[in-house]
Amino acid sequence: MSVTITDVADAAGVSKSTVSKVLNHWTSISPETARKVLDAAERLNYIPNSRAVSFARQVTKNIVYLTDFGQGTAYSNPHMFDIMCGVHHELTRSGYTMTLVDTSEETFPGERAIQEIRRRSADGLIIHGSAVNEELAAMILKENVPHIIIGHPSFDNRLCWIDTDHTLAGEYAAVHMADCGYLDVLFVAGKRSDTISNQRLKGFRKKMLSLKRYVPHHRVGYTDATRLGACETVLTLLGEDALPRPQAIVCANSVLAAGTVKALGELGLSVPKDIALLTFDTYPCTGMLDPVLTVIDINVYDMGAQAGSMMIRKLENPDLFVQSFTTLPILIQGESTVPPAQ
Amino acid sequence: MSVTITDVADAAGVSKSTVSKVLNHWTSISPETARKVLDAAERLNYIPNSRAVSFARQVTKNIVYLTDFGQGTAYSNPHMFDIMCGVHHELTRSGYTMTLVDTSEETFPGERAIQEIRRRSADGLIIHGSAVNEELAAMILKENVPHIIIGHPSFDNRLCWIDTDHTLAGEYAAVHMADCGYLDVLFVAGKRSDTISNQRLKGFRKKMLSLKRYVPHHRVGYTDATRLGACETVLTLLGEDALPRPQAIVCANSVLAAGTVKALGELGLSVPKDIALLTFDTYPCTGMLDPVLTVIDINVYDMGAQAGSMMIRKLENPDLFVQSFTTLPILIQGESTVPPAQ
DNA sequence: CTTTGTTAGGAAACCGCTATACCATTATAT
DNA sequence: ATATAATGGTATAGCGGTTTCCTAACAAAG
Repeated sequence: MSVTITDVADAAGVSKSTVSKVLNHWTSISPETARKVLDAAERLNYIPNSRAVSFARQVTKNIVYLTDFGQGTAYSNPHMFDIMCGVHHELTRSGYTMTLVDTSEETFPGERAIQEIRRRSADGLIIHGSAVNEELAAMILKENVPHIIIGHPSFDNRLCWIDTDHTLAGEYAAVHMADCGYLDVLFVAGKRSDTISNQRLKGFRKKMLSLKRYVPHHRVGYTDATRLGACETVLTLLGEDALPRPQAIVCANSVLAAGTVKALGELGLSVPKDIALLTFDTYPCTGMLDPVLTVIDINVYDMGAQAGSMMIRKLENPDLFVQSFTTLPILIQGESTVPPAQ
Repeated sequence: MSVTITDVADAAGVSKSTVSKVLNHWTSISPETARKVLDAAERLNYIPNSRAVSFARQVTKNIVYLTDFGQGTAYSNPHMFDIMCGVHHELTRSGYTMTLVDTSEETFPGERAIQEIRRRSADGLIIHGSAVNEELAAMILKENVPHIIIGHPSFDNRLCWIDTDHTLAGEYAAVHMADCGYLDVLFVAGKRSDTISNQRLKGFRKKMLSLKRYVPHHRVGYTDATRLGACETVLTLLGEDALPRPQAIVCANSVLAAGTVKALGELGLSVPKDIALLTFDTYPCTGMLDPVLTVIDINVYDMGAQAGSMMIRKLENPDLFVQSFTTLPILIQGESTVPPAQ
């Protein structure tokens, strides 16, 4: 059996209360008694039972992290893990505990979430990814649970969230292109208009415009959001005929970039000599392709960490309402664009 | 405040004990009383406080998962997340809870692990990755903690572990090559001999031999375990001169494969027409390269799940001693080798 | 020398739930 | 009819801590 506070008390020849006081508040304790208790605790290798503590104190310092693991989703979304690590690190640092709840097999993640919160008397809820839907939102708001959602939920503006600003990332792309002296740029984006990919396009367009580089209609390639879709689109747009070849391509995400690389290979175009290439998000692949791709990335670990510390601030100050694009994009220079001459 | 068992008891007009019985054992309870209790519980939306329950029952059903997150390591090791998901899923399925402990900032992970186990009165310990070292091993054995290590620890054979058999994966590679009719194969491996990479080489060699395809010394390229190292090695080995070009290359891991792809590109060799390529582990990149690489992979999610269920079996049967290569390699056919004609 | 204040430490209630012991009933066996 | 057993339910003692309240003991003040 493990050693309890009573064992320590007996060993030190004092009462439980005294041990507890020494180990916590230090109110009205003589140095000698403290010594005795500390010695006994040390000797017995006493570790307080955290369940008993949180039970007695009626606080849990526990946060439920709700996400949709899928079945081994790192391949499809390597960000999930990094974000989770960031959250976990920050929570742990402040003495909180994190309980993972996977919603991938839940029909009603909201119900499940509330249930977990209540069951564990958790202090709050951090949600990431596809776990968030209308049902969940309704539950959260109804039960008034302190929460932070990682990723901007579009369907309810009473929710608290943080996210990265994909539009801003798009602007960064425009700036980098302009800096590098690429005036005529093709943007490859997915067809659906409600995607991250298109927020990037929006930002790119806006910034290009303000830089007096209007992006004409024929310099945006809308494609199936697959590698082969992008490949085909690029082959068509840069094929034999018509338009002069752009100086550079911006791909709205890594998958499209992979397809674009394939297409450029087939066209016999060398990157960045014949044509430059910029994309978003560091996937393991972007550093392993030849050439290594230049990307506009975000520090997702940091985003998770921010969500964690935001949660803690919210618990200290329940009225705190958070909706912000906290995480800034960063440029990671690779070999696929020529960096601007200093 | 949240609703307690006393509230339910009051509402149903019975004692706490009765409520507890109805909600758990159902021993000696009349149908009418059960109804009353169930109704009250339903009406009040009662959810038992899990901390109180596990405290009273003196069981935790909690497993500590010890790993080294690093700072956002999915990029360097996308397997970590999948393994963790597998473990989590399996534990959750059996009503266990998983507590994440990150050792990346610990000097003595062993001490930390034991502390966490004791603090949370956890039932067992699952360890993955670089978190495991001699100090940790010593602690585990000393304290006799039920444990499963994911990954074969070489320094102590009293530990319980499961792993995938990299040697076997190497054999699979040999078989696939032989099946495809590639007789003359170059193996690109890292220089250090104690690595996974070299277990794969070992298995490859052994199987090739048994297939009567001796791998001569000059058909193994030992390289720096980096992309550029592999690139250089391959350039040298396939460069202008001397030896006839092999029909195929096996790379001991994805990083080496990326370097090899780069080298082949520079040499103007087309894959798989001029030369075939096979590697290990599905990284996001292997599917995004051109051509999509054929790989020998393992289902790491499944490996995690096995670790989880093994843990549970161990708790039911403390004498269970586990050391086994549970997870089988699988071939994922890509475009970089020509599949064997049926 | 009493009164008051301060300090060190202990007794006991409590957190929410489980589980055992126990007490009425009522049914069954002798 | 009495002994015995089963049934349905309650009272209560923990689980391992924290915390409030209380009591000595001693010091300072009047």
